[in-house]
Amino acid sequence: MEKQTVTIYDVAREAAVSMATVSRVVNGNPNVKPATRKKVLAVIERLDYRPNAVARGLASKRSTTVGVIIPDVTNIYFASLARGIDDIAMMYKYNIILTNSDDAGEQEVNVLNTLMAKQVDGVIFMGNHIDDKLRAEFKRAKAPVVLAGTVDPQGDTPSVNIDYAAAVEEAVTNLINRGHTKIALALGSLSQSINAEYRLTGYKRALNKAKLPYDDSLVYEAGYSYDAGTKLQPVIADSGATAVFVGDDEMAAGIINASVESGVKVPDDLEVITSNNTIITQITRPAITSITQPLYDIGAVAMRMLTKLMNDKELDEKTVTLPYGIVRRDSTKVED
Amino acid sequence: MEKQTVTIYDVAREAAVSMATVSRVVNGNPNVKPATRKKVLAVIERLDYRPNAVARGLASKRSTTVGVIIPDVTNIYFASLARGIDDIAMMYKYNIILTNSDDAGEQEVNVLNTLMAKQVDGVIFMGNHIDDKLRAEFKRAKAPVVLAGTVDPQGDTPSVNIDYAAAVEEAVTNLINRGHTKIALALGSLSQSINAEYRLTGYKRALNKAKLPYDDSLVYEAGYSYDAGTKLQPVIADSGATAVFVGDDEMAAGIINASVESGVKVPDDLEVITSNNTIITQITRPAITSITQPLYDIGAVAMRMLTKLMNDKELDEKTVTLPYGIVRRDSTKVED
DNA sequence: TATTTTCATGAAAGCGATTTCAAATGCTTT
DNA sequence: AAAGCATTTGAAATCGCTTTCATGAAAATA
Repeated sequence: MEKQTVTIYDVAREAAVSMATVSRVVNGNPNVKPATRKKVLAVIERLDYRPNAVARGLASKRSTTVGVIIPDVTNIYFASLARGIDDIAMMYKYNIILTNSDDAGEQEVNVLNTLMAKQVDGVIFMGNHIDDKLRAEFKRAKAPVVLAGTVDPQGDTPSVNIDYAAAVEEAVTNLINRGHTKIALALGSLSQSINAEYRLTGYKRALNKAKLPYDDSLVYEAGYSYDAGTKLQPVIADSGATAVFVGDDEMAAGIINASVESGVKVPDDLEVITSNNTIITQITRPAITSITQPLYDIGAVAMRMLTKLMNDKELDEKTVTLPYGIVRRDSTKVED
Repeated sequence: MEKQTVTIYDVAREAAVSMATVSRVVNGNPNVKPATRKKVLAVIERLDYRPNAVARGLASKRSTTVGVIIPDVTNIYFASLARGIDDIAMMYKYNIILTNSDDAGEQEVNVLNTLMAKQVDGVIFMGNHIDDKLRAEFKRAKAPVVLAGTVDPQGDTPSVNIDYAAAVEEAVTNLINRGHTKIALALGSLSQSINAEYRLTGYKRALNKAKLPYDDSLVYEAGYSYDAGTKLQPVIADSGATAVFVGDDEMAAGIINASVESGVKVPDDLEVITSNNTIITQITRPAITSITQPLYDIGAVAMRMLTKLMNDKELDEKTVTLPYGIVRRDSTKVED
């Protein structure tokens, strides 16, 4: 019971024109006499003809499809970027092939290769770390790649981000200005350059500016999860830190809840600032002060850049840095 | 600077065999002499040949791509399903074209059509409501469609779900057993059949069984958001309800926080049960008792069904119902 | 009216694979 | 050594569209 499929040839025959002409009307080519166009359109309507995008892709060498590599769709941070990407892609008539990489290097390379095999016109890559292997693949790929919410310190790959270092620096400086001298930094893996080379840098810069000593033992490398947060909290409490900057909202929620439950008052005994301003920051009590990032826009801008590259246009700037903000909630004291 | 692309023809020439033979080794066809295979493989390696999936798709009429229609990737509920879908898809060597529909009927139809144009081998549909228009499109599509976490009361479309009605019935019955007689029901739009035809039904069944009267004014149709929850809370408080079943976790969080802040004690003055067991249910204080659903599995099973359909196999059952559970947290009192 | 230009159209050559069918090769078996 | 069978291979058609190039028709210019 294979469903009959109508091809451009059928339309051409019924409309008594050539396939070329049908192709022209389908693609909005202006070199078609209005009367002819109308006739063809009528046949298309009548036969319910839908162009086969695969055949078109083969013939034109453009698939109007872009690959999106994401660590994990269930991660709200990356999902938000993905939403921005998809909206803009749709606006430009591109479709998205979405694949989860779990942040695993090997998987990222595999996925990139299957995407290239599918002849995607471009790729948006999101991930926490970019190594040489990956860079080499990007270079080898015959479609442009743009990084979204993903830093590559060594980057010649176009990318869209906020200035993570500056954001952390500002947040930590705020803390310092309120008199804190022992400020903890709770991150995910330091093997990820966003942590090792940006957040940590911002943290150090803030300390430096204030002439505060950098203390290694106040930097925690835990997982990014609620449970990691609850487990880390007593450690932070023991360290004598009176404030903490956290790299992930769920983790921050874990720290907050564990603090409250163990009698550590937030923000009186411990001020907390987190990074991603997800809904979680509004739900905890106290609600969490956070860096704000234009997540949707990061994705959207990345996709816009990619469309330019896919059309062989020049990029105004290879690395775009979007503005961040800091929204004060109840996990920090009021500024003097 | 178009990058050179090596085709099956190049490989054939270099290996001094025909394209057919190369095709055979690439596709693991056993009818190739080991020596030949080895020779071809060597050339493939040397030239770094990657088969063009688009050409293959055209010739074989299978794209090894499936379309996934999702209301919104940033919705953790659907994103979880999507993760299950993608993992299984990858296992079976399929790729996912992911598109957001915003639950808008028109957009859903559009998206389905572009997916069909891209010659996807199958489609997984997630959404909150299925109308006749959509059903007609499903029928018209020449690729199989499976619903994931999406009910169609009128369904001849294969689907994977939990028994929403039974879950709500059980949750509400628990509440009733603890002596509540005025139980509110906070849902999203009643135009969505999951609410109107399943959750509401379960709610009524529970009341019925307990010979409690059904009171229209205890059923609230609000949006599914944190803010909707905070706004709804005073209304619920005024109604005199002593317990509430909520259709969405963020909304439940809003109700909980607003209650606590207005002096309504949870669970003493108001017991709350929610639906999706997302991380949010662990983060609020009190944490929220919830129905648990195997979200990942719903997606995974749906994708498994789809692979069967795409290979013209029979389905054991057209409608699969996965088990749900209820996890007690602190927003409900302890069972006697 | 004759000559250019411009416009509209069609023929046919790809795009890079799969797949069918027939031919060639290699082994067994008499 | 001949016949028969199974195994390997290749030639060529095909998938459904885009795109180039040539051509005829129509419009503009001289």
